[in-house]
Amino acid sequence: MRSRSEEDYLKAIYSLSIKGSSTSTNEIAKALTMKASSVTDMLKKLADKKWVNYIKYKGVTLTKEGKQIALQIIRKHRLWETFLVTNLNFKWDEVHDIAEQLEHIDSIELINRLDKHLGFPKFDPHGDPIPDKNGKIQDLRKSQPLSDLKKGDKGIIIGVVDGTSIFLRYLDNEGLNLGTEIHVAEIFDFDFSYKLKINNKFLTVSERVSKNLLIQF
Amino acid sequence: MRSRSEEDYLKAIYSLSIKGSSTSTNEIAKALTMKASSVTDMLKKLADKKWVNYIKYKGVTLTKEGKQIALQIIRKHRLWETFLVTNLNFKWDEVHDIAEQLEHIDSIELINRLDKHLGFPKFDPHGDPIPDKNGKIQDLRKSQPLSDLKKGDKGIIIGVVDGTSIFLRYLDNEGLNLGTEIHVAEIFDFDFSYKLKINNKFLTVSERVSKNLLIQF
DNA sequence: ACTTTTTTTTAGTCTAGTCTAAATTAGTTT
DNA sequence: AAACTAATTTAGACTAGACTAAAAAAAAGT
Ligand SMILES: [Mn+2]
Ligand SMILES: [Mn+2]
Ligand SMILES: [Mn+2]
Ligand SMILES: [Mn+2]
Repeated sequence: MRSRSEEDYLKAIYSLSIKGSSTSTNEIAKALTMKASSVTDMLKKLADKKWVNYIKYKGVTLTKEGKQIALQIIRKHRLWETFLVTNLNFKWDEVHDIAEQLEHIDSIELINRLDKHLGFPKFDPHGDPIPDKNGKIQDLRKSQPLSDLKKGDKGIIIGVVDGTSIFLRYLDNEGLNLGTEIHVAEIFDFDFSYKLKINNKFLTVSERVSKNLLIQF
Repeated sequence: MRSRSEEDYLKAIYSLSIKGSSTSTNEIAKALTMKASSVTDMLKKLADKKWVNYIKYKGVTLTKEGKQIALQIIRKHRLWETFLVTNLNFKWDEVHDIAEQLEHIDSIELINRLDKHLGFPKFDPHGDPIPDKNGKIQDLRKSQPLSDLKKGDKGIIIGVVDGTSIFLRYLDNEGLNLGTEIHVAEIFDFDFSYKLKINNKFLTVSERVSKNLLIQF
């Protein structure tokens, strides 16, 4: 059996490994708001269970099995988020903490039935792809941050980089939802803010925002 | 915050206290399949938190607050069971273990929305009443075990005493579902088995079964 | 190449929650 | 009332998962 702690570590290592294969003790500690010494302890335990490849001072990677577990936890997290938003009418900024708990419920049957109940969704409320029961993520969509677009470019919002509720509420407030089509009307050299045209209305967003909005291309 | 363990203890004490106000260390140990010494330790902790009244060697009762917590856990357990059966098509004998985990998810908003989503059900799949958000159980139905009925009595099955999956599957198999109307055609003195008439068909059940089937009156 | 800084690990401590074995208290029987 | 038995508590130990402080290794700066 796996503890909640172990699962959270594996998930963190997976997420951190997406850019750059190996992950450092400090990065994991930061991601989980723990001390580096606690992480070292856990890495040894995870290595004993063959879920990570760990070499002292050299960082850590997931084994095939560890990666598979991480993907199952992420699958559960995203399916539960989808359930909360589509069936229980939560807003997309309210679901993360609850899913953080629900993702540890231990029942494969439960999650497969939930998946079916939801109609086998491919993306969660934040636009993140949901792994299937075999851990496959087949997100064929390509995206780039808004900050990579040039004046005159068009695109559709399909995701966010920063998933904090404060950012998500800002987006709600400004009408920047997933699926919204945007058109880059102007980029101000001065502060790299973006003037967008959305349904014939204009909206200016900061550089910070432009880096956290993912646009399909 | 409350741990999963603490919640399971409070729930067990509540259930055991239904018949006879005070509960013994040994009873709790048996209910949770733990050792009596572990129970003693936990009772001290629960007493420190003012959730139980505990006097050495004298048994334990829930405080008002402890009872309220227990009722909230039971509410969550029964609502989740209802969700699993009515929305995810689980059978009534498959849901207990999953609900045993889900009942510890910490979010009042979640459970209230789930309640609403399910249409504020009053009973769970096993016929047990679901406490409302204030912990009130208003089960006006009166029931008695089938074993209390006499020859010629009629009634409707509204619950079970024993909720183990083996018993529940037996009931499924014999068509003894909640809501089924039964008629006591015969009681055999020999072994106290009951011959029932159900939709003009006859079915004989053992004394053991008769003690675990609750009939409305 | 040596020094300083940063990262990582080790050593030792703490708490929650469990256990076994021994001691104590309560209840029952003679 | 004493003796036995059953229930309960205490004492001591263990594990998981966290922490702090100190030591060691790696990386960066001169
Ligand atoms: Mn989590
Ligand atoms: Mn998400
Ligand atoms: Mn439980
Ligand atoms: Mn039930």
